[in-house]
Amino acid sequence: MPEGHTIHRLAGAFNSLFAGRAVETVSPQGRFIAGAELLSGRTIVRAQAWGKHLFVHFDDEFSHTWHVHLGLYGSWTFAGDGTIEVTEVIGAPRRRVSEGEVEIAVVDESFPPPPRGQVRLRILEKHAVADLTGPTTCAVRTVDEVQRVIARLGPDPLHPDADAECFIVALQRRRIPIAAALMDQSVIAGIGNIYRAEALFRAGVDPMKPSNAVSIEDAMAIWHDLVELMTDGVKVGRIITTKTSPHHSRFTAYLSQSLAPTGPFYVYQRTGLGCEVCATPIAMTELAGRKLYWCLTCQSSS
DNA sequence: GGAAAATGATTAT
DNA sequence: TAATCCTTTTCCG
Repeated sequence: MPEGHTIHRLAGAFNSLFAGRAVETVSPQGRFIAGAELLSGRTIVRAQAWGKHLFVHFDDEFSHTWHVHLGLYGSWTFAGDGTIEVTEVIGAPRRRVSEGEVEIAVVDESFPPPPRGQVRLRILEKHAVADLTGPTTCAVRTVDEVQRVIARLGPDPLHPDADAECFIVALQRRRIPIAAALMDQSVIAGIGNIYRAEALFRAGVDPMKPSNAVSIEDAMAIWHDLVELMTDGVKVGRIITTKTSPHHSRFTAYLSQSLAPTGPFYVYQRTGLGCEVCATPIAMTELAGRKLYWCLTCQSSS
């Protein structure tokens, strides 16, 4: 269950573990046998993230780029034989990667460990394994196809050279609620249900406000806040939005005298609980099939 | 042991 | 708006 930060973290893990190495690939589950055969024995050149899409470029990458989208519940499990040096945590038993945690576990039993669950693709290298389960997209692409996928995506706050203007313009072109616009990957890539709710709260913006009615200042504030939040998300491997203070002036009085919230979120999955800022019960509604959380007081229009 | 939910997105009606 | 795909985990009886 990933948002953009998870995928960027994943790309980093792939680059440090597999870049420049030949790998064997198999589909234990049997649903990606053709793809696994196409990739097996090839060298991984590099991995790249754009929004929630992961691209692993195999040699040769003109026709062999592996495209993965985790969807709502895709996940990765990594395991190492204990001999490799990685910057990631090396810890306890091998465990499932869900909330962006990329951990290399030292396996005391055998290496490689048997695949657990419905493993669509296993990538095997001498000292490390990566197992993929439950992806919504898992396909081998040509360069052209990769370009077509990327062309449909808006700027990604995690890219150093991302075009914030592009995001602003896209917002001004729609009148759907800003909360819906933030989930549109062609407007901004990598935002999911948590980041959108939290960013809107931190900016003090009413989620139902039409996208094109949000001020440029607020839109820019949201962009820059997302750059910060997501960069931190990549670093720590999970989303925490309560560690730093919202910049919105609405919160100033509160911030000078209060304690930091204990949970990781201000509004996400906090329906009915008191707002950390004003104690108003957090509201929840369904918007385009996803749950939307917000504070009626802190995020009221006008 | 079964239902529901989950950090998603596309396709059909 | 609804149905659909993909899978695991959590909660409830």
